[in-house]
Amino acid sequence: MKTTRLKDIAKNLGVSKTAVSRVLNNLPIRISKEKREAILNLAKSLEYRPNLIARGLRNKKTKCIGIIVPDMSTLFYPQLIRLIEKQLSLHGYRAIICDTENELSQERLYVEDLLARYADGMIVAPASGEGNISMFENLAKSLPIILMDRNFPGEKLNYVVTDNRLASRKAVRIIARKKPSHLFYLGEKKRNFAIDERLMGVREEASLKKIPFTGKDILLCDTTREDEREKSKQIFSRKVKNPAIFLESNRLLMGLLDIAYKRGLTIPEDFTVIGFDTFRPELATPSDFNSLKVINEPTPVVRQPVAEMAALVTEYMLSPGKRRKWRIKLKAQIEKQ
Amino acid sequence: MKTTRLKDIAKNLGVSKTAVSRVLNNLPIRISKEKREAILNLAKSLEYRPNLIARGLRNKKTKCIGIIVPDMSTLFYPQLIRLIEKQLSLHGYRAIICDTENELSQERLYVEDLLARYADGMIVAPASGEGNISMFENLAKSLPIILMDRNFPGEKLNYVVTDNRLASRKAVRIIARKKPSHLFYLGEKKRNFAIDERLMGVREEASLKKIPFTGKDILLCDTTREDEREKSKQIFSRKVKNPAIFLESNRLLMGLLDIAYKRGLTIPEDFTVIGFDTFRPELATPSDFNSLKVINEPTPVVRQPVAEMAALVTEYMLSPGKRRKWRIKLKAQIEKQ
DNA sequence: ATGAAAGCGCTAACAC
DNA sequence: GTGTTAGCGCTTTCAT
Repeated sequence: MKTTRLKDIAKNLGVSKTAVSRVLNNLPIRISKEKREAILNLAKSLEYRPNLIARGLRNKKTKCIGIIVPDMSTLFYPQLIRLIEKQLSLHGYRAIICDTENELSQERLYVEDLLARYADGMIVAPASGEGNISMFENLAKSLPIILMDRNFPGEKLNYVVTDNRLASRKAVRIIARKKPSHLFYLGEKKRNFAIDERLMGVREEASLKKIPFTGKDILLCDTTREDEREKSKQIFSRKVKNPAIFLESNRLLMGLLDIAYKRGLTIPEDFTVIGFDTFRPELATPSDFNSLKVINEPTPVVRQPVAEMAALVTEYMLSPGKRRKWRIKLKAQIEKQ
Repeated sequence: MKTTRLKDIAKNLGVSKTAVSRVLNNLPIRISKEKREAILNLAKSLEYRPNLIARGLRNKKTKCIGIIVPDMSTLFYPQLIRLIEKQLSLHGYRAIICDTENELSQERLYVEDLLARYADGMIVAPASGEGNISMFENLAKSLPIILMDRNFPGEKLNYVVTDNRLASRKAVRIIARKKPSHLFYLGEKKRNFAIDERLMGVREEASLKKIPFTGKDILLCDTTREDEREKSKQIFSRKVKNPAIFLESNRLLMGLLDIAYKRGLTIPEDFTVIGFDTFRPELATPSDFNSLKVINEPTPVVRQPVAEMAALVTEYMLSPGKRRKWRIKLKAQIEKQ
């Protein structure tokens, strides 16, 4: 199956490659109507398909955007990716997807490779840690880069994120209505600026609402189920009556519920919970069934504005005047009953 | 930020581009040790990064694989994509992701574009319908193509899928233990071969187990929540006592539970359910809370072997002797309490 | 052992 | 209006 090239059409019609190229690219160059149509027709009948690699080499534009995320196994990022990809594809861009597993080293490799492929830009939810900040800052000088979901301290890079601090404050305000005697914060050991802001918001609002909450009430776990469960145990072992538990991410929910179930504790009778929106895929499959029994009342959830985030990120990426500032914090909704 | 090219290194060292290329690509060409090292060093200090576009143009190999799926908003496909991408990236390949929204026309556009970009292969969970079969069959003659999750009737194309028929039969066998008086099948109007096989399996096993199940008991809905709920209503309106409901995909579960809740029906007291593994992301958020109360007992779930599927698909894609047959049906597990 | 030169398919500057 | 030509950065004969 030989592919047709510009040259073939040109030769076939006795015109120059240039002419063909100009017609096919709809350039505002006047050309005799007959030739134009002949070219168009032949291109169609020969099923001409421009070689995007050649074009890319020539133009230094590939119509490829790299999307870098820390974890595709959540619900949150695929959602984001899907919306972004759809928007990009409408404009002839393809998305190259890169799952860093939240590892800085992998992130660096992906970035390197995207550069080698001359991706036209990168949309990135960066891996936790500060190691790659300057890399991105340098990149941004020569390439459109926009952060999503997770930004960095400082304001050098463009981003679209949830206003995490505000969202957490709202969440604590909601949970405060239950008059908890104590607050616990269950999070991940691996930190990043965005989730630190969650913690900060919790601190602020807990203090405002006079809910007892100190450093000892912050439990950070390794990214393993065992440790998640272990830290959950530690919370309940404190024997605080009627505690509220803030989950930095709902990923942590199932482990917590499991432990609660084993101890015969229920929501809202014995404790309450609020968390950010991503949660375990396995949720509500038979294996988690018992844990679910712990919940006797809908638990509120911080729902991040995924659609807006995706839209704003792609808008930035596709808008010609990309260089302007684009630092956006979106408001989250607290979804409850 | 000028990027270094082969030429720069060559000129700088007074050697030829050829030499540099050969050293940097580790070709088995003998070259004096000093030159080799000089080249390697300079390349490193100049942060030489091969232009993959240029290389692609020359080699007609881009180290890009297209991954085409019908729906990224499920849990199933992102899982698959993530595992595949990780494997591909280990071998220097990047994944271009394409969400067709289960539309044949979009699928065609994506395929066209991937061809124009000289993707080295395509891994595809095809959109429902038979319209693009011959396109893929033709493609497969000149490009490694492998289907995943959904295959086509006939055996012209390579694939890795769940043995859907067998899985459904197993599922019905499980549900038969509950001695249902009747069986219903809740599925989607938009059909494809893979899910037709599910229906076929259900038919066979129902007949074997003598569970009443006829054409009228098959309800197929549009891909809208309203219609999903509508069809669920129709099932309960039949007033069959103790029915079993087979869900072609667990996407359909939440609508069903919602209707059941409103009618005061519960599992296992009033009906039973079994379904394939993907389910609504919203599951178990506050808005679905009431629906969840319908379930008083773990419902069995057909769990597809995602990891194996991903592994086998990439193995095919990356193995040099790709041309051999690769028609694999994997066994699913029924996961129950 | 090393290099010169051609060429992948396209676009754009510069003629005419 | 139309064509000629150069060149994007790389790999690969084919000489030497």
